[in-house]
Amino acid sequence: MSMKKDKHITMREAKERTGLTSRQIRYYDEQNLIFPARSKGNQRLFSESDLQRLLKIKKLLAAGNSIETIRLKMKTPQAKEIDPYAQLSEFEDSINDYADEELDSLYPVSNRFALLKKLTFNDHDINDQEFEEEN
DNA sequence: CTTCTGACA
DNA sequence: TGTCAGTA
Repeated sequence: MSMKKDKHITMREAKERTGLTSRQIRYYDEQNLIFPARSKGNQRLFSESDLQRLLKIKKLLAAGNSIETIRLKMKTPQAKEIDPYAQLSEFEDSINDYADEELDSLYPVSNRFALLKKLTFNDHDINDQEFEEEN
């Protein structure tokens, strides 16, 4: 049974889906942040994970991270499959990424990461308040 | 017409 | 990073 078909993504689609310029994408490739395959004509063939990485890179870059920092932070796709902790680390990163978003109400639980972090963050504050009220 | 590499106001 | 050149 085949998994998801690794449909080759062209540079054009990569640009459209990431909002990055071809110049930026090639530069990130040159910096070994992504590892797209190549066609016989030396054309870059991006995978779905490459697109995800590009979006991640765009986000980290906008957050003020350097290329070097991002390279260390994201490791290689290979390491993610082998190292179990890489996945946990990735999950923690996801929490930090999404938890910064505002959370007005607890009802629209569309952002579970924000909710999770908000709960863990206010945990001691809530206890302090309850402690004060009880005394 | 689009992508690729190398180079540079 | 943008962009121009010269290919493929």
